[in-house]
Amino acid sequence: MPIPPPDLSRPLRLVFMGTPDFAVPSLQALLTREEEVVGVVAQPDKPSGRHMVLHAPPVKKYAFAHQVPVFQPQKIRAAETLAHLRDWQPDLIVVAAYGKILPRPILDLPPYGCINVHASLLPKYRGAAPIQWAIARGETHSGVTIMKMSEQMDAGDILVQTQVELGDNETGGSLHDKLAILGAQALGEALALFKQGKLSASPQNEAAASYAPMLKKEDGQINWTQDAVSIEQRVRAFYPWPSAYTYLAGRRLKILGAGVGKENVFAPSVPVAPGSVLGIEATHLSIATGKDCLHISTVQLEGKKTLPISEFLKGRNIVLGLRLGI
RNA sequence: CGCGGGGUGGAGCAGUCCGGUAGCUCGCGAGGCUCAUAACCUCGAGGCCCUAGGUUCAAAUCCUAGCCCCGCAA
Repeated sequence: MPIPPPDLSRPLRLVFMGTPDFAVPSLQALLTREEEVVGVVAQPDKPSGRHMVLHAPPVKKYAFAHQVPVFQPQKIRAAETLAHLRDWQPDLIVVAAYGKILPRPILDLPPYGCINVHASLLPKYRGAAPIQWAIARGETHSGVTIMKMSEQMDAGDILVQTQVELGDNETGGSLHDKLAILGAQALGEALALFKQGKLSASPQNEAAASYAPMLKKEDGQINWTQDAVSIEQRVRAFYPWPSAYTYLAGRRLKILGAGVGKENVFAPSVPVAPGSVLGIEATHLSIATGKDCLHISTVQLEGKKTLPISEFLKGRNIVLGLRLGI
């Protein structure tokens, strides 16, 4: 259904809520428009990095650099948080990867509600890690959706949606960067349409909804009984974080680059345990899986640097038949 | 002081516990073999063993301090 345009006699008062890198281009897009960004909400600084030093989230840094007031509530549901937002008197709140579920009072606060930038083609891949799961599950397309926020996670009416084709070498990192930009563009488009009175909202098809749960590090552990195609998809999806990994003699080995080998290098009559080294080549290590084999091309052993397999093999005694994953 | 691994010719590693001529797999150079080769053989060059102190007749190795790289965790 069409959404009536706002009062055009003044710029919109906007509050932006976001935390990580993904949200930065969207904030940037808002700042380059004529609207007035009266405040930015980001998650609190957290200890991170190798020495657990307190670090500001990227959105906070960006907002600081552009002289926009930043608010970092400890509790999104606290009364003071709502009061603070109310003081800013936003016409509309724009959310991009903020990282917390917004409670009803906040959703109802701005006259025009809250809109969200989501990195999937909703209703598919609702949830925290839509970018990575789209690749891990072998989708041919992904995209971004600008939606009106509702209490149910990522279930609000769709305002603008942009699709993108996934490349054969698409990784979680590359798609993240693309969709961050695309999301910012779609956001700008949505705002422009809104001001022209041409924005319309269409409900999501609940029957087609699917979910992309938050990534856990264990999601990266390779199950060698899976088929090589699926494993390769995970290698790409989880690059650069949390990375697909296996074990080499008890030490964690990240698989950062791989391909699928269709060759049948062993006799079908001789069963080879998934995870076994089937071939040692100049450009890759061929590993048995549930179906076909995985050609590992780039690895990183825990504590060591990322290396192409050719370099990795020079200092190590990798033999045919060696089992990975144990 | 969050936990842990590491810095050794151009690359990747061993040697460090138990001080005593610095080694392996490659790469590089020259030559040979071959119809041919990212194949094979021979020879060769290339190292302030991260830095600064200390211990010792003697330190890559032991002690102290520092710098840098990386994994976990977040």
